Amino acid sequence: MDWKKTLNLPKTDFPMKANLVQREPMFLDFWEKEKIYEKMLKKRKNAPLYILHDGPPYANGHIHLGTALNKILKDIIVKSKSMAGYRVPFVPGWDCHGLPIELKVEQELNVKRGELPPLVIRDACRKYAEKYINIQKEEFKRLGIFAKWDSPYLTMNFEYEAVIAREFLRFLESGQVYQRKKPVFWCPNCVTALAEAEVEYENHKSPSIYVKFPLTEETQRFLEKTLNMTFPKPISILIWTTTPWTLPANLALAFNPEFDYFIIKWEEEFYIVAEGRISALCAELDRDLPERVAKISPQELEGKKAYHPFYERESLIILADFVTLDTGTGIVHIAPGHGEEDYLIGLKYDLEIYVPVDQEGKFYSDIPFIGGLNIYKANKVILDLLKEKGNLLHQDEIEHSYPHCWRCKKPVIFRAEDQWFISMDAKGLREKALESLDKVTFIPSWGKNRLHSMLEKRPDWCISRQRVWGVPITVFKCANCREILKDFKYYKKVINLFEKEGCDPWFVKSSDELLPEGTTCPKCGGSKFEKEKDILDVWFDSGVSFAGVLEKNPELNFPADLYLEGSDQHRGWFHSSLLCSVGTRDIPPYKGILTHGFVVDGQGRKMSKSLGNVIHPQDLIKRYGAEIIRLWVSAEDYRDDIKISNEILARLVESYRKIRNTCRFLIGNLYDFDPKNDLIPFEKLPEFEKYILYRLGKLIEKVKKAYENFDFHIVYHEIYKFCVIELSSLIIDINRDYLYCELPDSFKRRATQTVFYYALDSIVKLMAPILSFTAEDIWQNLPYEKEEQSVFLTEFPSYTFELTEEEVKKWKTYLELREEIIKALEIARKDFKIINTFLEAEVFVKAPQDLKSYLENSNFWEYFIMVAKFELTDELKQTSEKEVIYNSEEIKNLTIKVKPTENKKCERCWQRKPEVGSLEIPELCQRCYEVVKSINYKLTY
RNA sequence: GGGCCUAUAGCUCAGCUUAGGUUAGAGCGCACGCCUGAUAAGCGUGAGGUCGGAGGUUCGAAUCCUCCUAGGCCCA
Repeated sequence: MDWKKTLNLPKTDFPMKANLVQREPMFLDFWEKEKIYEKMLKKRKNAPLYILHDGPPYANGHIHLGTALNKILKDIIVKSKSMAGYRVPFVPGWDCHGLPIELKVEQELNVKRGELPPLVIRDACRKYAEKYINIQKEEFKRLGIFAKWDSPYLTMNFEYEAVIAREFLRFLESGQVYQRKKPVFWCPNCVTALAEAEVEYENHKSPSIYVKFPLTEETQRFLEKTLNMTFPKPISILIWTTTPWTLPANLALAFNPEFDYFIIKWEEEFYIVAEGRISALCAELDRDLPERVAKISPQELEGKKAYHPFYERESLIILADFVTLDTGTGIVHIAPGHGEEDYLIGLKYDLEIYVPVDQEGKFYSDIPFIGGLNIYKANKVILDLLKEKGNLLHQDEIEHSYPHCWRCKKPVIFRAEDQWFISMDAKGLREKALESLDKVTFIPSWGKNRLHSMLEKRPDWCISRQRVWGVPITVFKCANCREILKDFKYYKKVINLFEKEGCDPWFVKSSDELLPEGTTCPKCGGSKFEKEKDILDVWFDSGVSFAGVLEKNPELNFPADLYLEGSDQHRGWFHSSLLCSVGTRDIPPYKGILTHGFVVDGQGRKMSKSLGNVIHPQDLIKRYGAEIIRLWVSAEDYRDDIKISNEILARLVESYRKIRNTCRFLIGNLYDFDPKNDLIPFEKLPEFEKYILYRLGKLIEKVKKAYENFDFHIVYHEIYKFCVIELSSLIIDINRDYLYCELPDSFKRRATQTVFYYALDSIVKLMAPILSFTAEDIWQNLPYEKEEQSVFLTEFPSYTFELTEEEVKKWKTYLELREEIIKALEIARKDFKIINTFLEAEVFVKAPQDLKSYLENSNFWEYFIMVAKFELTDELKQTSEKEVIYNSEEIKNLTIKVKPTENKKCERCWQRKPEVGSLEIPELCQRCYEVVKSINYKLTY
């Protein structure tokens, strides 16, 4: 007789092997065709809103693991918030304007800046962005991301472009925008500003000179007084420079407040230099060590003055942290119009942003000695002047890395040009922004500190870009009196036009056409106006997304509940969005900020082509499926850097299989279970089943809380552990006998199935935000009637299965005892080889008084550890070689004896029972005999 | 060079801030064994850590303080 046929073995079509790579697209189709995300929203149309606002990725190139990670985290939030009962409309976005695309397009068209009319470039840029938006959209969808893919927001949409301009005008109107010179890379040959990306570093020969700035008489007297010394000659501050032509623009000399400075004496001349540079200077100038005449502190010199080396004016002594001891003299010549650091420190000391050099690199004609000369010719004249004045200490040449124009390959210069700024302080923007941070929840909490310190220190926001692929800075200036038109009434026409046609017209129409008819200057009455040529920084584009998306879309809401981006966005989008919102609305655009780290390799190093450690999501999808990427995202703690390696992936694949297989077992054993009829109420369940459900209740609680706190790695770990311990190793292993051998409709089997039902129902829902494909796969394979068409239309389980405190404690003890007994069994099996399976063993336990009550129920323990016989006894003696006695190490005075049973094996259930051999069917035990008879009975009638 | 962050078994994470206290936990992987009625599955046992390093505070520190090292993000 083949007793196997009489068993209730699992039945399911749910495959063990997921075949994710092939099958994932099936679920994507299902979600799309059945409009599952739309149904999710519709179903919760009266639910509270939860707004996760998408930070727009740049519409350039394919997605990488970082962007995948970001969108998957967002997706987990969209799905988990939704399943927690919120309405979560998620509108994805793309950042479309900006230099990288414009450069790429110029490259593709093989043209340089300005060679084609703006509209031609803009049109090509728009097409380029469109192309990558479509590519990225498909790549995001492939990851199983739910979003309103058919109505994303694009910063190049006409309406959005109008919003950008409108928001800029709010700043302009409220007096927070101004124009000022600021140094930018400038190519005198191409007569244009360059962005950093347009600059190439090449070796270049420059003069290397040491220049004397004699102290003013007043400063010298001051020093003599403080030092209580007199000097026979003027003392000079010594500086080093490789750009003599910037000396005419010199306005200051910067000391580092941390360094020590000395007056030194060389050949009867006195110089001030940093102590840390003295020996290096000697080597470089080929001089003997000087006499150190006196030590001076830079703080005392701050605000004092020296004479310009060849002009009749003074240069201010200031302090700056950026002065180093790497090169030079420890004192830096400052020309605020010709250097970034010079400019910033110049602002601090209120120096003029002085630029004596014109757009073609020539000194303006009114500059003494060198007017009209280009800077390189001027270099020579300046050297002569310095020599003539006796202020050139040393002259040499140096070859160093120097920025060159990518277009003409000639050296570029730093030169201040008029730029537009948003003022941090004119209307208290900085102050308001800082204060508003208190209203924002930061995850992790240090994000607040980080944003705070950035806002505190940042200079005014330079929003000008000298480019065409972007939204113009919509400003009209009176051609007569230079007055800027600030009132919005002058721009209404422009905004209306932008809404209909985008901002192309700005580049081709005249100001007459763009302004309302008959506009006159409110100051001088003039009627001619100039329009601004610069475009806006793209950070402004995305920074106003709250206005372009949250406020415009009636389905959404301002402010958002959450912005979620990488930690680099503290300086990026979090920052610009805050300024844009606080500057115009007085409140932050978000209630919460969540940041994640960066994807790094197994050793924690960043991914780079040169290290050869780059992993592409596309490859992972081909190899493992998107599901494994999703699992990876959830398993790692994103607050830190997120590591990925082959080993990590291998572990994930294994744990994926474990989760999948556990669910498969549950499905397979519920094939004849109808929750409507067969479910047994919690109170009526046997205590073990109750205990597992109690643990399930705890799991549900923990997982829901973890989702709420955005602790997704806890979700993963908890679900996984539950599958491994409570399910696979406990109830599945222990109750398998009930499932297979008892009558299909028996209480014991239904009780087990009840636990399985609750477990499966809960796990499939709890895992859905992360393992979306698999959850849907399981959902579609549920052997009983589904409550919804898709798992995503359900809510998280809210079962509570309570045990009393004593019961919980009892189960803790049971499990500890079980572990000890199993240890003894393992020794009997592995070391003494007296048994092969625990079913063959008889167990005798001697226990300390306080544990006895837990061990009295022999039937329970025979079942719970699956042995042939269990007995609690006061006397344990070894009576044969085939017995093993084990003294527990963990539990004092617990002794366990294991010996092989002499009972025969029931051929149906494989248990060793004393009655086997003595019944009507000698191969069976009592239980199986009855079951088989009962089945026969049913078969007969 | 500056700001912020991270560092616990081969891997992923607990524990650390919200009171510093017995032999630092989990799961996986690995090794060994069992099963063959979840089978390209399942079960059991075991070996793995000077808690990045060095100081300090304390009777006592993975946990508090300082410095250093490595790595990450953002600046310069």
